[in-house]
Amino acid sequence: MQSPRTRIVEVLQLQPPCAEVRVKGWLRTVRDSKQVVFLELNDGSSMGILQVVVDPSLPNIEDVRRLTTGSAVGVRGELVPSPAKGQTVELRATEVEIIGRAEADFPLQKKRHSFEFLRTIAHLRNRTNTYGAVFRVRSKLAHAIHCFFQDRGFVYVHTPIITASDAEGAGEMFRVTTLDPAAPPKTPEGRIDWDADFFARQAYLTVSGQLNGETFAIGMGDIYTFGPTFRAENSNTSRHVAEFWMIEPEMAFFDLDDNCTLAEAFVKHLLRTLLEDCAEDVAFFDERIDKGLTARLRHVLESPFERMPYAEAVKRLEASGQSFEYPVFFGANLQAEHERFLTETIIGRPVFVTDYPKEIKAFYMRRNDDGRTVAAVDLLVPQVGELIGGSQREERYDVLLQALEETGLSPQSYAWYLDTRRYGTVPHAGFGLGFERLIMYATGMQNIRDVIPFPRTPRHCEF
RNA sequence: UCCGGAGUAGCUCAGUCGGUAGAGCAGGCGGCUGUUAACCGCCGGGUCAGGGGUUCGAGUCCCUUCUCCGGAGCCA
Repeated sequence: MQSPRTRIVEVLQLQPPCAEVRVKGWLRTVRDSKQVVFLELNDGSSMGILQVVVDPSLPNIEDVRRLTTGSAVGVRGELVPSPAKGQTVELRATEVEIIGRAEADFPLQKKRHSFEFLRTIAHLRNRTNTYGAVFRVRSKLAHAIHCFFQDRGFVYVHTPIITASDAEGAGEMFRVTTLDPAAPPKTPEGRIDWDADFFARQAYLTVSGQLNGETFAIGMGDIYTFGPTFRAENSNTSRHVAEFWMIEPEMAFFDLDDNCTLAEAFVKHLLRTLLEDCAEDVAFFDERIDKGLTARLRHVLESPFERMPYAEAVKRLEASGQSFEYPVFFGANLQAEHERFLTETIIGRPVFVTDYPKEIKAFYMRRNDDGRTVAAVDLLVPQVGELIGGSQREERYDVLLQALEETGLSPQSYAWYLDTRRYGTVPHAGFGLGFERLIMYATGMQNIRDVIPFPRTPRHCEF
């Protein structure tokens, strides 16, 4: 059994003096002189660094002197008030155990590295202040998401990662197969014989758990999914990865209005948790990554979210006199520049844009009585643009079937989905939130590759 | 995928007019100091992204390939 340790985040809360404190962690730096050696220790439990003071009388002092940045050590000693500036307490070591020395070519230095470089050492970058903070925030927010839904009686549904549905137009899919790519079995006509594949049909990684989620909402009431999602798009941007996490709640007996109300409460719950439980990390982001972050998050937390139909949003954008790279008109997809101008300049706070033209939205969204729009909603927030996309779902069998056919999808493939509209269909609605986009918003980090531990992007699947 | 920018030591970068490859940090050795991005001295460290071309001579100019970054599209 290993000797016990106290996490540094807790040690820094203690009132010195405290005898027999034991910590373990990794060295950020070593400063040595004849009379005394200083170690700075971090263990990932917080941003905090514990200064360890080592007296030359320790038996292994020569080895301690030669410790390198990145080395793992355990220290036993007395926590005392620090006589010098820079820290309030320090650990006077009575024993320093060298657990794992970092070799001389340890790539992290006591200076600023580019995020670009740190991405190439994703297995080590969690030892830096920024990434440590990012992944602590990520963990807290994941927990907060579960708390929000569980507290409201939602059921957490594990929707499948492997799927046979040919998407809903949500992008390119990764194929899942056990066939030998060099010599796949062929049909008499010379095509690949998918009947011989593992699932006896073509299979893919999921692009969304929504359709499966809907079937559970129609039966279990309020549900949510929270899991990985895959897109094989050749997207090379700071906002796209091939593997990411999504949260998709789905609520029975809900309309678009109810959907917005829940989404607003959801976002505010997450921001409140962030500001309360990750105060130190948020302060770091505010100071080092994105000045004004805290104020922006507080502003959103305290503002009632606006609700506005797409038609009105288009009118307001047209009337603004602002010139855009892409023109605004009814029927056009709102571009990122439009979304941001709307929420930042015209409204000045988050806004739900609702009721989009049916041509630019997915087949499962509920047709409005006007015949030309669907009950869709996007939540736009300052600085980021779209954070949430959702809709009231089409619960009428005939209308859904027609929408499916108009989209060119085969009703046979969606027979199970259509069934829910034949057996006790109900009005229902839901939305999707990209977890990494949320973390970017919460931390001010500009690149999605820096908020997921091991990002998968085109040509990148290391680690 | 399209447009733009970039690629020089382990990292961050400089490199003039085309003329023997540089600094800081990191590493090793030594010194010094209750230090704190510690400091001082010495030392090791390079396929200048790859290939081709122009030239007496290319990190530098030209062509090309690759990679990365940013923006766009797609979207979350």
